[in-house]
Amino acid sequence: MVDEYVKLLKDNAIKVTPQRIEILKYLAQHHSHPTVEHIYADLKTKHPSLSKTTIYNTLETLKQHNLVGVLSIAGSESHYDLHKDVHHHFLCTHCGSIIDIEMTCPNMDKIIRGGHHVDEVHGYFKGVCKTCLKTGRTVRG
Amino acid sequence: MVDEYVKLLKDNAIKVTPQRIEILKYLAQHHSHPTVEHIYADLKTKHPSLSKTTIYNTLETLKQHNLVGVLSIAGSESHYDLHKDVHHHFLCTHCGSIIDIEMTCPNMDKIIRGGHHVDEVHGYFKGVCKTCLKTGRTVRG
DNA sequence: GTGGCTGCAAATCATTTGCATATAC
DNA sequence: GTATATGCAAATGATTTGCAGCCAC
Repeated sequence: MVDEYVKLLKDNAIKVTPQRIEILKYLAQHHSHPTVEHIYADLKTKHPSLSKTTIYNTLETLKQHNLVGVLSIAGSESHYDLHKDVHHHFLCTHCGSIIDIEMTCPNMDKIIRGGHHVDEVHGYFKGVCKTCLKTGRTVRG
Repeated sequence: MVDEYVKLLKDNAIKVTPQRIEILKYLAQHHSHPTVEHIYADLKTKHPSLSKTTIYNTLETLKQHNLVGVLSIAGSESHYDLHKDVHHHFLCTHCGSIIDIEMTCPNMDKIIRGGHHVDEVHGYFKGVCKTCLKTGRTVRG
């Protein structure tokens, strides 16, 4: 199972280290769009020597290889997710969860027609999610 | 000309102060999506006693009354603009300018159909703007 | 008059940087 | 063996907070 991450790193000419494997595995198993703090808190127990600096470094490296995406949708912290396909995000201002939104926008090419070269597209939506509307829960789930 | 801003503040039951008028006027005259730093630097010369705290407070107040929009598109600083109509933004990673994008997305209601309640929509696009593509300029304009 | 506003200084918090040690290849 | 990664501590930079004096109403 670790082989998968080793391969991903090698394919991208990124040196394989235990820390990078752990972080990659964490991202693959948690689709909650974690922050550095989340990753650190969760991995710290099993890997006490892991530092936040390494998490920052690793995420930056993965980002540059287009393996992870960075979200600036909530507050002052960056959220991360494994880059599979392009998708957008909904932030519930009630429970704080970030939900993936699969959506394409056919008008997008207007921008390209406007003459700009587009590298990244981020669709951020904010409101109250379906679950909160129904249950009125206030704790992140 | 100041009357316009006084009216806007009064209409929203916001106390009228010289600082608020100045900041509002600044936003009306500068569509460059300024940061707090930009506003501070530009207004400081004419109004030396103005503090960043007041700019933060004022922008927060205006935001709560839906008079300004906040952008988290570039780096670690927030950018602000007067809230006229809903529009999106393009960040040129070459010259750093933020360009308004007028665009509607007909698929948007998919999210609402998904059951979420949407309050805010932010479309962030990043790439190289038309001008930079043509001239290869590197300085913000 | 009084509650809200201003502005200074200090605090906070995410992120970055410098650097000595450790490790992948 | 060497270039790169790790991790600690200190630095940075945007934003927030505490608070005393001031001003709009």
